[in-house]
Amino acid sequence: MPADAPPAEIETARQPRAEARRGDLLAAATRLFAERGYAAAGMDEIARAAGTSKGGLYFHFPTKQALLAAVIGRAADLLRKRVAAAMAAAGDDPVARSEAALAALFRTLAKHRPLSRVLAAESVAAGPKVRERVERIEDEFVALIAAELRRALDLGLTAPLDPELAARAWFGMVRACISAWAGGRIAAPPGELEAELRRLLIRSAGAMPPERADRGGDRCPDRP
Amino acid sequence: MPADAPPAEIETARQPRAEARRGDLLAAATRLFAERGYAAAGMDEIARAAGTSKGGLYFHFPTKQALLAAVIGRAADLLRKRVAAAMAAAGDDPVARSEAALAALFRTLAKHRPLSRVLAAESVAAGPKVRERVERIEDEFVALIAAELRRALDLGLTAPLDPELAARAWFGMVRACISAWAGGRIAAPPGELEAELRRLLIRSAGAMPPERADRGGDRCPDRP
DNA sequence: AGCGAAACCGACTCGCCAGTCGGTTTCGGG
DNA sequence: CCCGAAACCGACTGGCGAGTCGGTTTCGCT
Repeated sequence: MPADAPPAEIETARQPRAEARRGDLLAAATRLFAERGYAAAGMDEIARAAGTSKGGLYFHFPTKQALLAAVIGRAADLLRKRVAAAMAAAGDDPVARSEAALAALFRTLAKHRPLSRVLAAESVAAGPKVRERVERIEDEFVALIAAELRRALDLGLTAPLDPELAARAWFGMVRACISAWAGGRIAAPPGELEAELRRLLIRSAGAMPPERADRGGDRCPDRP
Repeated sequence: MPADAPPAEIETARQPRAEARRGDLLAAATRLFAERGYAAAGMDEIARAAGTSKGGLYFHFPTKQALLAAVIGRAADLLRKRVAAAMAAAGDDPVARSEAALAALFRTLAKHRPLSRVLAAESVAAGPKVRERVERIEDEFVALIAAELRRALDLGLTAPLDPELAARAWFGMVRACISAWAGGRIAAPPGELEAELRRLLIRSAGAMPPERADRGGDRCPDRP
């Protein structure tokens, strides 16, 4: 599914210091967009926070939207990488792969609160162009999971369900919990949160984690 | 839980025409905030869309934020009403009540796409004040559901779970599906969507819908 | 060394839009 | 019918912040 996704990031040849600045700028932008919101964060402020000036900022990014787009693109790359790795490490079982993908998503977002805030919310404030881009990214991951769910369904590992919808719903669960947690509205430590969330996900699919597939006792076979 | 919520809306005595205008303004604002985004929608534009003028608009709402706050407040009132009615109609069973609450949420949001867009996204663009307000509203509904889930848990009607977290996750599922649907990214008609979502919700709690509690066949008892 | 390009600086411009204000219309009550 | 307040109008302003631009510094290369 991430086949037609843009080739990560077009990295033109740049001097190393420029590359570093670019990174600082992206980091500062991420933080400030998350803290103040897209509209309220000024270009001057961002430049200052990155230890440079407005001119320097505009050397790297032609417009404010482009800056946000770059922030988002970078985030997407990070998520893609982590999720792909987690899925690869999870082996062949589609349920395990879905679980791993969601867990990777969860962990990555949890480790980068500001980033998840930008993805979840600020992206919308920057006009339809950026919103669509974020939606595309979300769709990409949903499709990734939906594919695994479909396989699981065909193998009879889950209750009958609509893979697309279930994937979307799962994504929504993760997102909601992350953002509530990032906003300090959930007390539990991320570890417990993840475990509990995992249980909810698995149960909602009517599947059981493959590691315990042989154990009786909390079986939940909707299909024989 | 909605005990300490502000008394719905302070309705000062107003002439009827003014009341109507106010309604038109809120409707126009809701639509434009949803279409263009909070930042991009101009006060002049909103006034025009409501068939009045900037001055007229400012007679009713002192600032742009206040306008958005009113939109949100109205939405919250609507949701509260619908959810309360649905829960009351669902009887005593806590699982049925949770289900009903979520379904009412779903249906109400589905019937008012622009509104759900404003709640989901635009609210963040208007500064921390409004964001917190929306978070409060969300928390209110989450708490409502969490309370039912807790009762259900105590009655042994669900698998062991953290009611707070599960309620939050459920809310996230509904929200994600609604917004994907509102954005045209899910094809299924709302009816099917709702039914499928309902199955996911119920299964995730390890409960079964009370109506079918006696039927075998799609049993999913995580507890004996 | 020294040249040219990449990287960076920050004062300035300029359009936009929330909010203001003096004036006008509408309407209920006397 | 008349008065006063509520409701409404729309030209104007004030500030803010994205984007520009002429100039300066840094650095790779020969």
